[in-house]
Amino acid sequence: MSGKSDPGRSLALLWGSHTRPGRSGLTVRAIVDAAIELADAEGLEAATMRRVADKIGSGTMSLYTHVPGKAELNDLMVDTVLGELYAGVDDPSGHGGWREGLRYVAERNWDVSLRHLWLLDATGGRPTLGPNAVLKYEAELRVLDGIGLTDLQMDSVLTLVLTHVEGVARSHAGLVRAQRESGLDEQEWWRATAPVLERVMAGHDFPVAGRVGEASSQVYQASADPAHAFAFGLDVILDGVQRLMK
Amino acid sequence: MSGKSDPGRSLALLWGSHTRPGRSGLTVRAIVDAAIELADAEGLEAATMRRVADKIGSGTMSLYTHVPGKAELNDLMVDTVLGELYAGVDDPSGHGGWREGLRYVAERNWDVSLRHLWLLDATGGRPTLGPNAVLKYEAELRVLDGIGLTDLQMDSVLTLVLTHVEGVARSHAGLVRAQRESGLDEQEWWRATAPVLERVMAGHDFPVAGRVGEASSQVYQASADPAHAFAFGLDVILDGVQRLMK
DNA sequence: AGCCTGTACCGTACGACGTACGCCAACTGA
DNA sequence: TCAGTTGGCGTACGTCGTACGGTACAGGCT
Repeated sequence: MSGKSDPGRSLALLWGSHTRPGRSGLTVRAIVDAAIELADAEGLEAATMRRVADKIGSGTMSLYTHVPGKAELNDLMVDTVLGELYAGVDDPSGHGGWREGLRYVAERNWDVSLRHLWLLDATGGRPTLGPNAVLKYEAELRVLDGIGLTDLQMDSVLTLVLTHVEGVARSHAGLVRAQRESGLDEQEWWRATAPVLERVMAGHDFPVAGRVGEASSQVYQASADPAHAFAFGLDVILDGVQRLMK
Repeated sequence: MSGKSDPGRSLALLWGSHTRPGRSGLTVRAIVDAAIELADAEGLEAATMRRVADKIGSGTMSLYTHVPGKAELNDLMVDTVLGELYAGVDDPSGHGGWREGLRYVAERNWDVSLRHLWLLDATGGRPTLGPNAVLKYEAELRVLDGIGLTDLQMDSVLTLVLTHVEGVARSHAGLVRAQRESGLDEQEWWRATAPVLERVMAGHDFPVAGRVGEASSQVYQASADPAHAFAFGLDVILDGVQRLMK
């Protein structure tokens, strides 16, 4: 979701000062903060140019004086929120060995994704490469530096862990959104769905799916449990990474 | 992205006949196929109600006779495309042991995601539970049945593998979309970005990120290589799963 | 002090989107 | 034959991002 066509323009905005006010006191920082607040409260689709402008008391089109367009505003929102991740560039690598470090990285990314459910909707496409994104990359790589992996392996392992976290976090965000939009929580939805599904599946035979689905939905009380998937997958992945090491 | 509020209605549509024509020959099947063609060619956002209707030569609002709304059309598109995955319910489990079977499952899911880059944009939220989705679940679980895992572990392992594939496929789809929208391919984009990034990062010091990023982008000729991430991650995950088995 | 020019601000308008509503015409059953 | 039902669809509403052009303020010049 990087800027539509001018990487230079986007990068300059990302790395520039966001606090220099215009005639009416309007700053990039204020615009981005307002957009983040809206997205936190009502989802990314609530952070429209009109609503952001209303929130800070300016005309809609005034935003375009400070930000080239919606795509660049999204990039700014993302980079801003990535700043919440770590206390410093040595934060993750100061938590023990690579295993504890990777776990810490995964948990911090998971936390931020839960706090800002819109985050993963705003990424995808080319990476954002703002200051906080670059710092994140450096901080996370330091966990894997000097433990006997090649540079390529370091990048691959980190990507694997982050991909896992992103996947389960997206799944979690999807369920929360579905609940908000339908007004039905997970249990209510399943109670409404299960009997219809049973009726419609009559005649077909899905023995393993029936048994396993039953067991899972009994335990999770839901159609899926992202928190469990996060923990289970992370353990398996860390075990697999161990084998690369020796 | 399940139907907005009536699970029963959505399920009935998903499992019903899609070939019963109305007065003008319009069928659900034709609507869904047209939408899929548009999304394949130009992305999910091109599959609007107006354009789908134009494509099949009907009025826009006629679609609503056969489909309750956009969300349900998306569900139908997803379930239809999931039908491409396997030749039959015993296809994946007929490919050797659990390891080969899981690999086959991952590769088929990866293939379908590449063929329909919009697929992952159309999922998320509660699962779709159409006939092909249920058949997929059964077929994939059979790979893991009877090898000493609990029902919960079977579900967790499958979810882990599918989450990984989904993550890397989404990353790939994002890059393709970015290329289409910006008109710049990966190399051109990096050539335009790198010097600006270097200038803007002057003064900061990111030694590990610099070294690893350099190495990776040299090898991949891009900011990321989803195909490599797919293969690398799958190997690590399968190794990790092995340890559950012992 | 007066003016000039660049630019911050923003009102209006355009072409997209999903879809509610209501009309018409073609079928169906009596 | 006629009434009732239902498929098809034209129009219109409220949303979106943003192009365009006008207004008015700030800072640098004489």
